[in-house]
Amino acid sequence: MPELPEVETTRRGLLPHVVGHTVNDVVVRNPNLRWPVPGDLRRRLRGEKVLAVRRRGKYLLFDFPKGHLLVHLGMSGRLSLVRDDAPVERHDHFDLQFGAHRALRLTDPRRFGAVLWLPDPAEKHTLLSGLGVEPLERGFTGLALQERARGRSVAVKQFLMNGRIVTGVGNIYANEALFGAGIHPLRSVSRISRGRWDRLAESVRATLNRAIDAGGTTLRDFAGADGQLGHFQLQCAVYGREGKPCPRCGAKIRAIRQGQRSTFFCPRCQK
DNA sequence: AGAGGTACCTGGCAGC
DNA sequence: TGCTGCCAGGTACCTC
Repeated sequence: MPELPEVETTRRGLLPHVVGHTVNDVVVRNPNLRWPVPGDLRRRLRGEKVLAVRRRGKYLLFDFPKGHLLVHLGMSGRLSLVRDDAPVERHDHFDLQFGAHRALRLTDPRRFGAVLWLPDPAEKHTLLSGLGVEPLERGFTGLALQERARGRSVAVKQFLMNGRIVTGVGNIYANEALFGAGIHPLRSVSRISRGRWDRLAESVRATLNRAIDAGGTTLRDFAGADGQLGHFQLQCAVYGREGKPCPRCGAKIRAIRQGQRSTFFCPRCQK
């Protein structure tokens, strides 16, 4: 159930176990993910060394000398480090095997995830070329958001969740960041002042960083006995808390639907 | 070009 | 207990 902080936590946890290591073998048990897993991955990757693991939005990129392995966790995906002879469960679709009996395993019950091969340069690939600004990088400012909002009228929550505008902000963090900024999720982006754009950018950044910091505590377990990366619990102020008291003012949190997704907000704090 | 809806897939849970 | 329907943290792609 990965949003950006979980993808980033996964990336950091993987780094020491994967970067600089050579792929011994590739196992595709079920190629039917969001798109078919390419059939030539084994040929491409055997004997190749992982140079780096990067993140773009929620996409993970494993850099190899001759190209890039793109991994997306979709809605239900998880990467874990396991022994290469670990028992295989129903939804273990893909393994990248390294030496010392280690394997990086993709588990994804809903199969909305993806494993693709991207030739150089990865950034030109259609999945990456249209992505919006990275919320944890310098270019992510109130001004940048305001400029991207020009000529639009969508509700600010849907704007935040649009990957071509901002990449990596999913439903939970859109809800939480808007609460942090005191902005109503239904507010049109054409009706947000400069100061509030600044506050929103800062709130998105703070919310994501807090979740990443919380995730750091689970990193220790990353290569643990079962190799599973635990889901860290973000302390949600509004998400999933319909009818419960707002942590700031005590008013009842409300839930609505926006574009087929659940939206939660405090009707008193968010205007 | 922007906005909105649909599709992909499995599992968990509430309600009957 | 077993069925049905709904919901779930993503996002590309389609139409209007």
